[in-house]
Amino acid sequence: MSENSGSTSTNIFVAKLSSYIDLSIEEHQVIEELTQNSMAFDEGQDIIFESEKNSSAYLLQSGWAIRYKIVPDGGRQIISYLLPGDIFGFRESLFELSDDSVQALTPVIVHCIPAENIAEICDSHTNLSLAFTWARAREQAILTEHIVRLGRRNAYERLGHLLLELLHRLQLVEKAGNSDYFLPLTQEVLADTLGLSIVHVNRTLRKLRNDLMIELDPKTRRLRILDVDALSEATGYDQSFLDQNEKPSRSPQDAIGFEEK
Amino acid sequence: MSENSGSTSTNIFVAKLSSYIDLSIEEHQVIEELTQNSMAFDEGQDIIFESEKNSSAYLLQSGWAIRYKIVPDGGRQIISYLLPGDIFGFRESLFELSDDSVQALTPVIVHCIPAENIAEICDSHTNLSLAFTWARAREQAILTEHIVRLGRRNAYERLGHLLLELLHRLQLVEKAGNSDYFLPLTQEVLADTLGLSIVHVNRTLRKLRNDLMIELDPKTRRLRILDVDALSEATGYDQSFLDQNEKPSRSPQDAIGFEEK
DNA sequence: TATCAAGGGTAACCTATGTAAATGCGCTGT
DNA sequence: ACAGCGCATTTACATAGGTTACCCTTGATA
Repeated sequence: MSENSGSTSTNIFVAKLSSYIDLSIEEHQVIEELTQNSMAFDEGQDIIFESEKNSSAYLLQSGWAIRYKIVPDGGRQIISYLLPGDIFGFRESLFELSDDSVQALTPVIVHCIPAENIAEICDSHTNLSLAFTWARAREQAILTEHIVRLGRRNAYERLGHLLLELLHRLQLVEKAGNSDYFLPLTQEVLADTLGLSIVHVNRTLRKLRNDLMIELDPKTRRLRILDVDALSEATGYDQSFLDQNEKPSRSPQDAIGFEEK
Repeated sequence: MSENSGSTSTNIFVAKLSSYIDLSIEEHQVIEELTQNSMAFDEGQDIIFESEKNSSAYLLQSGWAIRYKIVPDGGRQIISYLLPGDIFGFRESLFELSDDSVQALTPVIVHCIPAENIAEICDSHTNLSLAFTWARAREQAILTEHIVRLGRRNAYERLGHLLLELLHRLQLVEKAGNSDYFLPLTQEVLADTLGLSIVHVNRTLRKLRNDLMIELDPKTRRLRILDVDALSEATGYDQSFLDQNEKPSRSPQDAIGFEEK
């Protein structure tokens, strides 16, 4: 872990938020300031270990990370993926609830917003508060989908469904092409995500390849989904749970989104 | 669904919150007011159907409900249980994310807090805002545990683990004895929660009975866990994810819970 | 009293997925 | 060039859990 100064002019968070909220110039600046200090982690390093009673928020600038939990028998369950542009960690919970950890899957750069600053930022900038709210709601939607995936789908559907979700999420931050992206996951990671064994992930991946659903180059780790519609159909994938349609106006009432049906 | 006037003097929400937050007298009163209007639902009725773009919050006064999702092939996955004292629905998401539904499992009484009132209440009453924050964090911890349960445990462990979680959550609101409670769930509901078939739930339940882990009277629907420690051990249950230890002071800084290690 | 539906229980059989073990390939370090 | 490691791949075999089908009890309704 080292200190850097991040100075990208086209900020990924500004870009992401702007797609659904009209940010004021001042809010732009706040975000730019927040992302000045960055921390780098190497592949395999823990960013947060068992929650550490740390309720700071983190902005993931680049790289992939996972939130995971270890079970008594030593197994690992991956709870969720953190991709560029994601906010995480802001438990805001004063209590020690879940004790999960966050680990870098690739080299990663994050910006930390100390817990004591969060309340202040939210109070003074409606739209940034909205951003947190939205991030939480989105995270919950993703967790919900993961539960459905684990509870009600077979291996083939689980894998295809996950690959589609990742494609879709990466596209939202311009990290994926029309149907392909860089997938830095070993089969072991996939297994720990989907509640399967490594061997069965391998089998299922082969089947997806044989069915001409995907192409995966083990060298470059580039994944291509050959027929998004067919795979969506086959795995029951419905991308609407990630959609974020309308740009709401900036007035608080409308922001709650109650009036208009 | 009918309108009633709820007028319990010992309010379940006051009781629940008081156990970990020092409420002001004024806050007591706000809660009492919020819980004046109540709505009743019968077993099987939908309380929220596919999110309905409704971001109101609901307080569950009495009864059991489930949050669930239907998959394309007609199957149902139950995402979470809502028990007396729980807050739900406050998506606060202006976007249509997850489209899950909430349904009453028993006759249920809820109090509704319209979306347009939530912001106002949170602004003027720090501790009530805290209550929402806490409810969200808790819900996420429960979802996380559910993911681990589905991904990394076998049928026996899943069932035992769930029964322990319910015991624990009910105890927190005085709805369970030391080791027994009223369990209004059919085997079908259990199956849809745990990603199992009905038949296998039946088999597994029998096994738990044979192992003298539980007693379940199908007439009264009373469940007794005969040896909580043994069952916890056998199913990898660790109740800490639900614990809510210290009463934080009421000042905002402390509320974030950052300073004290 | 007869009927019906919902839920629990059980048995026979089938299959998706797990486990164990061995092979190969492509890195990295020496 | 070689050893060694991480990861993907494949085969053979074992088993947890799914499917189908049927019966029983109970309680509601006619």
